[in-house]
Amino acid sequence: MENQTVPTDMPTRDRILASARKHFLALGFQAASIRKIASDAGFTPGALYGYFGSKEELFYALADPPLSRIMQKLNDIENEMMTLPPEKRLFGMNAIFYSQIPELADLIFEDRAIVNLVVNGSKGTKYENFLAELVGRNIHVICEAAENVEEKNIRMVDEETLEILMEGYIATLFHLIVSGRDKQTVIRCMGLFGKIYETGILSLIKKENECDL
Amino acid sequence: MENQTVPTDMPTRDRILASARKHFLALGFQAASIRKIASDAGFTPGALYGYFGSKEELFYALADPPLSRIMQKLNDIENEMMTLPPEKRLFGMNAIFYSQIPELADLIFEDRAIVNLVVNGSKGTKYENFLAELVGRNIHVICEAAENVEEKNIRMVDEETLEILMEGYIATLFHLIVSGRDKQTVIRCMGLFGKIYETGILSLIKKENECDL
Amino acid sequence: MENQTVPTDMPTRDRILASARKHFLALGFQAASIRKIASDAGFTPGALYGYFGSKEELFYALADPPLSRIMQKLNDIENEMMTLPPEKRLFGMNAIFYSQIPELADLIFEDRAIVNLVVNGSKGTKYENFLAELVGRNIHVICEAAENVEEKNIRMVDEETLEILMEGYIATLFHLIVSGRDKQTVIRCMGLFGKIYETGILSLIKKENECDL
Amino acid sequence: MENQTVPTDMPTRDRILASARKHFLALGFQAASIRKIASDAGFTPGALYGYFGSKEELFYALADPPLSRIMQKLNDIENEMMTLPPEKRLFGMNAIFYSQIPELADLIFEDRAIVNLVVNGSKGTKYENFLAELVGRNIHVICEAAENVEEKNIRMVDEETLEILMEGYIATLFHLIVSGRDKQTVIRCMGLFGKIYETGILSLIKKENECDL
DNA sequence: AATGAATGAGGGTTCATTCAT
DNA sequence: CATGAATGAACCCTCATTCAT
Repeated sequence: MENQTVPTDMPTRDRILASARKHFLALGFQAASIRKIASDAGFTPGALYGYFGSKEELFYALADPPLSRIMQKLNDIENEMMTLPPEKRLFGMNAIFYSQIPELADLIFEDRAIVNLVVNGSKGTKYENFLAELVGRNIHVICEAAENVEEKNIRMVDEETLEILMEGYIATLFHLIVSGRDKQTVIRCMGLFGKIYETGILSLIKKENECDL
Repeated sequence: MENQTVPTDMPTRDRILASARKHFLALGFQAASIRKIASDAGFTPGALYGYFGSKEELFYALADPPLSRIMQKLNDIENEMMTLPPEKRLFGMNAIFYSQIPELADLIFEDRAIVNLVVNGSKGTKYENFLAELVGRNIHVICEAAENVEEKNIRMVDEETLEILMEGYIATLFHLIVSGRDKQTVIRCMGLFGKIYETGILSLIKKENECDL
Repeated sequence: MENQTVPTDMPTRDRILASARKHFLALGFQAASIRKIASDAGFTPGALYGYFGSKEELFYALADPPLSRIMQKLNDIENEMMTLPPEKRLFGMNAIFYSQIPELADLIFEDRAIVNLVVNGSKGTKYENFLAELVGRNIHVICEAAENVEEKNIRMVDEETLEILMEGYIATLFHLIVSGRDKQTVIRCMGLFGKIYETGILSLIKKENECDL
Repeated sequence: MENQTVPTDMPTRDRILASARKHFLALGFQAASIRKIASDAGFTPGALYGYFGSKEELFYALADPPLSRIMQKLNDIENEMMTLPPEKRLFGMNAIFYSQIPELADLIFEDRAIVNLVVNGSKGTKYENFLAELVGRNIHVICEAAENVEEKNIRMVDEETLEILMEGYIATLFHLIVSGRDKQTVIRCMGLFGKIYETGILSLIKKENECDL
């Protein structure tokens, strides 16, 4: 991590952010050094505190904007799901999600590296449990939907299993997103994983009705 | 992390290990402090170096034994797969893996927390790419098997997709293992994920034969 | 070595250097303590690293300037010797060296203590073999000159003896320089030792021609 | 410096000494580590303190015996010089010294490495000024002899110059002794240096009488 | 006679942060 | 706005030494 590799034809704040980005991505929040971030930006550490109150605030200045855009999109998707009548919601959610994958991917790919950072290098910040919280949110939505499903004759997989599947799905999606593959591949595979989990789950449900798993 | 919370009715080495375990699990390798590990065990930092040559050695004293047992088991499983005739290997591998899940789970559950530590908090140690290396290994085995599959009329999914699926599967398994659920649930869900991925992949193959995905 | 004995009416860098000088001179490189150097200068250890990257760098900040001036002078002297025709070089070298002794002494006396430090307390630094390297350099020059000497009828002392004499001469010179005597005395005695060795060697050569030593 | 390289078929004390010797020679007094000395001898550090009260005592257990034998020999030589009538002493001393060189060399070569250690690696011990003290002693003897010299018509070089010459001579001798050359070479060169200094000094005196230096 | 355990002090170094200028 | 100086705490680690056993 050499000195002064960040372009100098930018406002100070942006130079600091560019340098911080580089260091946080390479080392994670904890291992990155304010001193090196500053010197790499061409400033002294003190300068940094004119713009950001602390190392953590600096991190959030990088992570918050893309993260909140993504969270907003997820909220939108969730809200759209909520417009479905409750008894059709569980099986309609997927279609809505699939249809939004390209837009969601666009959003994520606007700054995929930051998503990676939040997922893998945010220990010590408010995002350190980001993935777990995301899973929690989705579980909540799905479970509500599952309670209102109309076909009472098919018994759903139990809630814990659902949670685990959801965790697996989300972990897998983020693993994929963060893996460095190109956007088209990621979009394709997000759909792929969706179908795999869907098909798998449906086969589970059928089997549950026929016999015991 | 207060001082002196580790029981004093144990040999020193064990007290240090217990304390180190606590701190490493809570903070990861890098963020944990030798000073605090020592003082929490009721000793001065110097005492620790009578038993372990370095912070890293201390980490390995915790991580190596369970990890090497697990790696040994994975080797055994792989070797058993290799006893299958090459042209039947791809579709026979799963059965072998399923049959070994309980034993593998037993092994993992002997010290699941350490597996978690290795997966999530081992930056700075030789294990920092553990998961990626595990995925790499498995990809290798599977791809070899895929090349020798006999049914030439069904076109396999392409290698990149296979890799992504494998990554997703393994990431999911470890996510599950590390999630804190009880052993029976984990064993059940390891099978579940296996079936989901298997079913999903088969449905993929069928679709590929019918039309284009 | 008490705290805070270095004058406070100097820039920080100079205070650190003054303190470091004191400690290095008194204890040598290895035994001197960064903590004590800093506190003696009236600072915390961290302050020191704002000016010098490491203990070694701090040492070099003291040792390099005088040392490189001296080495430069020695290079100049050597170059001047090289302007002599090869066959006259061996016996002409001395005169050149004598003529340069005052300037060389001036240079050395600009910071004789540092020369002492380098000669006696530089273990662990790049200067730890300074004297030996200096001897090696001179041996090289002299041996070359000896090969081209014109008077083939006088047999030179063998190379090993020459090396030993050279070592003795240089060791003696530095011993003298470092001994704390005033400049005039040192200059006088540098000449004196030169003549002693010269006379001694000449008498040797003569004896060698007359009979065996 | 590996563990346990010292032969085990010796009494403990000797094994410790052998190991200490190795470490002190390689690193000097200060940089050598009791812990490593002990472990290299096949013991724990504590064991060492059953035989030697401190690191320094251990050093002396190695250094004192050869050193005191050498000092004894030097005393003997000095005493023999004292048997000369005072007015003949100055010019008779050399002959006595030359005649004793072989025995002195034998003594030194019994443990030349220790002499090297004392000269070059004894900082922090009572021997750290060994050479300077030796010089001081000899100066004393010579100066006394110089005061009683009978030929009042030849003015000796002044006392300071004498001291410096003596220092140079002794420093040179020890430099030679410690340089690692074989005993025959050392003995030959000890004589050589003696003659060089003698011849040189005589020529000085003559010149002083003829004209000014 | 030797160990094993442990200490307390200290080693060089890096850190995020503060603040007067 | 940015610096430069400095801090105090913390980092991992090594040391010579002690002492009960």
